[in-house]
This record gives sequence, structure tokens and C-alpha cells, in this order.
Amino acid sequence: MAATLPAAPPGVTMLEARPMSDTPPPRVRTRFAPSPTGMLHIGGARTALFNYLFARHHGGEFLLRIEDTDRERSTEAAIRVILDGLAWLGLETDAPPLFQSSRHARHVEVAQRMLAAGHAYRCYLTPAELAELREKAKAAGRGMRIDSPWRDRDPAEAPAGAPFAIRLRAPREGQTVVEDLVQGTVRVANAELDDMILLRSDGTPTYLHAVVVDDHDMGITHVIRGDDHLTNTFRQVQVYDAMGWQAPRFAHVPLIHGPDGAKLSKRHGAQSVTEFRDMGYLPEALCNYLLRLGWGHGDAEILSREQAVDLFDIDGVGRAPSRLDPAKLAFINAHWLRVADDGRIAGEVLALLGRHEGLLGGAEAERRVRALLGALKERAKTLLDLADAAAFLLRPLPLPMTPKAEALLTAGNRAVLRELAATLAGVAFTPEALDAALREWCAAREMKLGAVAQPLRAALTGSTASPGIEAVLVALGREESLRRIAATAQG
RNA sequence: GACCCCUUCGUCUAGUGGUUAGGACACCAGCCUUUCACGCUGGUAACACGGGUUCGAGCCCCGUAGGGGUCGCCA
Repeated sequence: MAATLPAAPPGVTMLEARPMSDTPPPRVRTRFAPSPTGMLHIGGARTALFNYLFARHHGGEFLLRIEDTDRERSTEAAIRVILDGLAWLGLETDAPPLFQSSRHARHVEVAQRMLAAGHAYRCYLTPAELAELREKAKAAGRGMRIDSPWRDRDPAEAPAGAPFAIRLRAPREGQTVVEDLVQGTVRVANAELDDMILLRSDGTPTYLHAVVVDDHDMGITHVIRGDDHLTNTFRQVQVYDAMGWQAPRFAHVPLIHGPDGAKLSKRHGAQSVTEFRDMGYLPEALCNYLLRLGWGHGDAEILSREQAVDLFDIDGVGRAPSRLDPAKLAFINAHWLRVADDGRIAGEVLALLGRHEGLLGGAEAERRVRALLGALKERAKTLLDLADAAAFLLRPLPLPMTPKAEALLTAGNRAVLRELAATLAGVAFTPEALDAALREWCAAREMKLGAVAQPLRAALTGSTASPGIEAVLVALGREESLRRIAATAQG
């Protein structure tokens, strides 16, 4: 299931394999463009999901681009985390991932073209000069915006051999408008925007520039991304305009905040999909929850992947940021846990339990867990809960008792259990037969069912809460059940 | 600080000028019951505030407040 990690193709990108000129672009092509920082953020996961669903809904394509231009942070392990995360969520792409670092030459080429066309210029500002200009701009109350003197200076005045960055010659008049599919029409005066850097003085492209070139070359029709990119979009649009390229449609999705409304951070606990997976959430549940966070469609709450593809569209995306609600996630997860395939869940639970020392393993362990799985699933919110609740099945004898269970095992109740054991020894171990036998046994003694079921539960499970007692008996089997009763009845 | 965005129950949302403002989670009560869950029934709970426009505003306009985002030769 783990995605294979394709090596960054040296010099060869999927663009060559997919000539744009002779294949008409599909109606819709989206992309998810994470930078490999070592985790797949929950917000990123939602962005990926929206891109995936949008593409699928419209019969288009969903692509992945790894923004690995920051070589320091980009490790193979970090890339693997993203690929594994997407695979776990079931968000398969329609082509191998494109590595932004492989596109360096093209980014440079486009910047050069803009330079040649006069849409960009060489800026020889030094870091010190830059800092000074920023100070002035700040003092003047113009924000942090700076104007490079090299925009209009004669290139001949440039210090020979000095390093230079290539800046966009952005329009100074008028305004730049983004017709955002989520936020509506967003506009800013061009006077508010400074000339963004396309190529750094070391010749590497900036993110803002690379994104535009890549989105264009990849034929991306819809850029669905976090709200935090909204104001950057203006600058990107200016690059599209300068190149005479048609910009894609933009859809800026509000960010996900923590339960307290502040930006999601470490102190809110889990942030990465890996963490949610490790907490026992199912991928379909996380997707369902994430889908409903920031998107709605009437009263629809529980949605399968198929339904999501069917119903999802940008017009259902809200404009306000939303908060992560662990309780609702748990509810959604409980639902998907209940309807999940038993074999799959049993495998997960057994794997979880297998990590603990001293628990029964092997075929008998599997038989017991599978026998009780249906009842266990009803009671669990997460796989971790489920494994906890199933653990008693595999515990060796003497069973640890909760205080409440202990309190139930009075001398009188132990005597009752001894007596019951004799009856149980001769009953067929099926839920129906056991239920009938228990009721009959109680009726004969004018006892309430609960009066015997609770001590029995304590003896069998070490706890006062469990699935139906006859289901527990069946799962344990006659032999083990009698052993447990005998152990507590004597002890 | 400048610019941009946002604002319906605690939370996620439905709602596009006339609704008893709907649903879901959570919470509370009851039912079911051998415990715990599930399930079922019912309940508490919202249009941030102030001005307009209109016969009529949660829906349109303008302010205010609050929240968020962006201002890097990071991505």
C-alpha cells in the first residue's frame, strides 16, 4: 500500500511525457503542492482532499508536486512521509509526483525571458541596503513595501561583477484583481505591491516564481490551497500577466484552527496525519471529518468517498476558518469503525495488541478477538479504544481486576459463580443457548439476571463493563470461561 | 503598522429579502437494558455590535469590534 518513492527524474520531468501542445487539457486539473517539512499537516491533508475531490468530481486529474527547492529541509524521509500519508488517506494521484527542484532550468529560463522582454530587471541591492529601505518604508507607514532603485536605473551603472537578483517589473498603477472561487472578488492596489524577486542573486528561483511557472507548465486549471496564500496570489497573477499566460482559477480555503480558535500548533496536540493514524483513527473517518470542516452540503454528515466525489464542489466551501473538534472526529470515527470490515479491523487490533507483553497470541487469540469484534466495534471510538477493550480476551490468568469488579466478587457471589459454573459446563456455547440457560438459572433461583451477570462479567473480564455476557462467554470459549470462573471463585 | 480575508447554537454547518432560523457533534433528561455502548424520544443553545436600504433583513450597503492571514534573495 505504501507509495513507491520515485527518484527525482534528473532533467526529465513528466512534462515531457505529457506534451501540452498536442493533448487538449482536461477540463479540470488540480494539484497538491506540499513542501517536505517532515510531516503531512492536517490542514495540508484537507487541501489535498479538496483538490482530489474537486478533480474527481469534474472528471479531471489530480497531481502532486513536491516543493523541494529548499534542499536543506527536503529529505527523502520527509518526502516519504507525504507520499505515505496521501496513500493512507486514499488520495491517489494521476501521475508520479513532480519535484520542483527538477525544474530549475525552466524557472531560470522564464525569468530570463521576462528580463529580455523588459518585464523584469536586475536588482543589485545588497542585504544592508535592503534592510535600510525597509526601515524607511516602515517609518513612512507604507508597510514593509520597498522600491528598488534599480527598477529604473541604467544597467550600465551596475557595479561590475556584482551579484544581482531578478525582480519583476510590476505595474505601479491600477489594481490587481483575483476572482477567487471561495473568497469572491479580491482586489488590491498595485501601489501596495512591491517588485517580487523571481531569481535570487545565487540564481535560484523563489517559491512565488516557481509556483507560477510550474502551475502553468503542468496545465493546472484550478489552484485550491490554504487561505494563507491569498495575498501572495496578487504577485503571482502579475507574473502570469507579464508572461501573457492565462492564470488558473484560484480557490483559497480558510485555515483550520485549534479548538481554541488560534492557529493550529504543537500545543493543540496532533497536527500531522501520522499522529491521527497512531491515535487509532481510520483514514475514511479522517477524510469524512476533514471534508465537513469548511465544506457543507445540506444536512450531509456521514459521507463515503464515493458520495464525497459525487457531492463535492467549490461552492460548498465556506469562507470562515474552522476549528478542529476532537469530539466530532471521534463520533465520525466510531461510525466508520462500526461499518468497517471485520477482518481488516481484527488485523489492526491484533497488531496493536501484539505489541504488548504477556498477551495471548496466535490462532486462538485471533479467534477470540474475531468472535467478539462485532460487539466491541459498537463500543469503541478509535482502534486504540477497541484494542483496550479487547485486551482482556488475551490476558493470562490471574486477571487484573478493576476496583469495582473486585468489589463485586464477594464471598456470596463467588459461591454463586461456583454453582453457575456447573451449569455452564453442560450448556452449548452459543449466544442463544447461553442466554436461555442464564435466564432459566436465574428464574429457578428467583434472582435478577443482573445479580449474576455482573459478578460473572467481573470474573470473565476483570471489569464491570463489557459486551453482552453471552457474547463474552462465546468469545472466550467454554474451557477458558470455566477457568476464569474457577480462578476467581477460589481466589 | 500597512494591506487582504472572515464573523449563524460551545463546535461543524444549512440558510442567497418574508423560516416557529434547520441538521450534526457535544451537553442534559427519558426510554431500551445483564454492565458499558449502540439505538430511540425529548430538551437547553446562535444570526458579534451600530447605522442604513426596504413594506419586510441572518441574507443587501456602510461603519465598529473581534478573529485570522500576508507583508523574506522561506516554502
